[in-house]
Amino acid sequence: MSAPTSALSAKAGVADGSLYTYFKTKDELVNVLYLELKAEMADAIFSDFPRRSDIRHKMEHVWDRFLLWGIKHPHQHKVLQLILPWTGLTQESHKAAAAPFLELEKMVNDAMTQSVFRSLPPEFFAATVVSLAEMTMGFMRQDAARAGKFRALGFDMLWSAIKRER
Amino acid sequence: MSAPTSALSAKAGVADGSLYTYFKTKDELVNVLYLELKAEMADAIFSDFPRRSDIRHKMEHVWDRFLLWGIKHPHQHKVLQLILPWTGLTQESHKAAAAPFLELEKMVNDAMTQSVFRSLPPEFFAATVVSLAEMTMGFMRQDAARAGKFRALGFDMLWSAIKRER
Amino acid sequence: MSAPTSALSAKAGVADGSLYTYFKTKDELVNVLYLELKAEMADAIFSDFPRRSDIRHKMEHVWDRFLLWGIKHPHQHKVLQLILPWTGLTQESHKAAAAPFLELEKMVNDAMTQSVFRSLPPEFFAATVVSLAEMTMGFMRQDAARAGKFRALGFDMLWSAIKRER
Amino acid sequence: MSAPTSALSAKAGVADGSLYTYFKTKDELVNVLYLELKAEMADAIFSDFPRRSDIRHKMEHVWDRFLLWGIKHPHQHKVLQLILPWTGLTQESHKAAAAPFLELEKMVNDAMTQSVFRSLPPEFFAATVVSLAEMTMGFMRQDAARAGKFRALGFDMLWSAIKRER
DNA sequence: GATGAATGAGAATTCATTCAT
DNA sequence: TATGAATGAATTCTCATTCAT
Repeated sequence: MSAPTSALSAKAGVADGSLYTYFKTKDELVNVLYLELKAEMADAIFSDFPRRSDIRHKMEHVWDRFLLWGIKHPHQHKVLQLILPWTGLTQESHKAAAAPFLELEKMVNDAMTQSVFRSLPPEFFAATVVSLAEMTMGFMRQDAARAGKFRALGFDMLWSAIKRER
Repeated sequence: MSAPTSALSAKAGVADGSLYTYFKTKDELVNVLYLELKAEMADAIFSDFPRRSDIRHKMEHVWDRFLLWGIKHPHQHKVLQLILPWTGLTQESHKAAAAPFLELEKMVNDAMTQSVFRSLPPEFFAATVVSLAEMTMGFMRQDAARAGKFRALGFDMLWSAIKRER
Repeated sequence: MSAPTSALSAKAGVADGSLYTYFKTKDELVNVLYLELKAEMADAIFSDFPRRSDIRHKMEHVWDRFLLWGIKHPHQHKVLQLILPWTGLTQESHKAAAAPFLELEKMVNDAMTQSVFRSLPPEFFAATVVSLAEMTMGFMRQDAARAGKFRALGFDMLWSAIKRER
Repeated sequence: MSAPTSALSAKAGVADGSLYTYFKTKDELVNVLYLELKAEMADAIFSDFPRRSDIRHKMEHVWDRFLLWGIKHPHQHKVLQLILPWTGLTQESHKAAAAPFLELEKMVNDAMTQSVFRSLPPEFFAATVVSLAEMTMGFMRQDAARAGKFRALGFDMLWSAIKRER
């Protein structure tokens, strides 16, 4: 894989063998790393969360912060992308990684109940946001000059996709 | 990587060294495989293409056929997913892989000109379709009983995302 | 080794498998090739051999022709150099390769008997000539401008080495 | 080549992968090995070097020690022979390998200036010594009973070849 | 605990040789 | 007989993991 443990220990500033003082296997290390990155991401997204604003502004906040985090931390973001298709990620990790996003899930559920959002399975909703965001990030990175434009376009599409048609 | 050449040759039913009768390196093999899979996918999508129908039906045809192909050929689809992040994919491969989709691109451009679709960079449009489709496929595979539902939901979201608001 | 059979068949203008119509193994092929090259070399050396001249001129003829052949046929010479350390060369090959040089051996023996040459085992004498010649050829090839000088210097040294001291 | 890394690691008594703890590639390993062997050889040659004796004795010392080293360390000598035609030997290695022989070069140059030796390019001189010595060693090894005789004969020829004719 | 040299099971690739045509 | 695609053992190199210090 494109991430030998020797590279990981070097980046972490510890000796090759030391990783195995903290983690039994590389898989365990990757699972933990995954959780950390998701937590960092959640922090970035939910700091200054506009709890008083309407749902559209809340969603836009989430969108903007997510993209911003990905752009400002390209390395972390790439690592996360690299980890995701990893078959060694446990079910527990996936669940634990979802925990910091519970508030978001509740907000979305409410919006569905109030018929502001289209009615969708929560995971399906989340996956939609993530996939459009990842896609948009790719374009922002490739063409920094139009980054703002892509961010806006992406959100417009997302909003149209999820909001309930009148 | 999760695809040693020994596994590839085994799956292809040939000896280890035989791959190198056909391809100079593993990278070349992967590039060729990528093109083949994309071509197969394009075939599946554009057979019976309803050229006389309106744009919505055309898009829905593309959507349905894409998802159907992914579901009917899970192995090929997974391989394609595995190949995509591969850094050894050449620029030529990417271009060649896009060729069979030119008709689609033209259709989309026309729809934008006629203000049926939101105005978007063509690649951004394409990436949106693909990312939502991949995401939807994941759910269809995980929960076959609701596959039809996910397919419909996914398309509704896509259509809302791309069509021009009145 | 730096000479895969596929390269050999390509250079010979036959198909890969055809070599094995003519030779049972690569070793056999190499042994035959060795004999051919040595024979070609002998031809080059003994054409126009000045049988009437004195021993010094005869030796000089051999020296000059050997070096000239090596310089004019760098490819053949290199192949011969490549073959020589080959462990697969049979004793028979070595003997057969020496056959065309019998006349030379006799001449040298006579010169020893007549006390023109230092008394040496014949193979030792031959090896001396060859080793000095190969060495000289290396310099001639590396510095074509001084090739003639090296050839002359080399022969002077050889002559001093082998002739009997007064 | 006749020296797979697996054989090297076996002979060194370490595991296959361990070579790559010390050397980045096989080429690097070979270059280092080359330098070591040349250094060992130089040590053998220049220990007890008779700096007070005349030039003939000095040359004879060099000759004897060189042959003796080759005979006493047939394995090292064979490896050196094997390495020499190797194309992966760097220019730096060649230069570094020549360094321990600087004293010898000076001695030879002086002898040329004082018209004791024939006037020759230094590398040509060195190559002459080496090629005659290697040749002689071959005979000594093949026929141990006459080893002393070959050694003497070889040196006589060398001396005749290099000394200036009166 | 922490280290990093050493390990050895793979991975990609080469090449002498075979065999159906 | 001649072909050349197919073979698989051998080769160089990588990397997750171990263990003596």
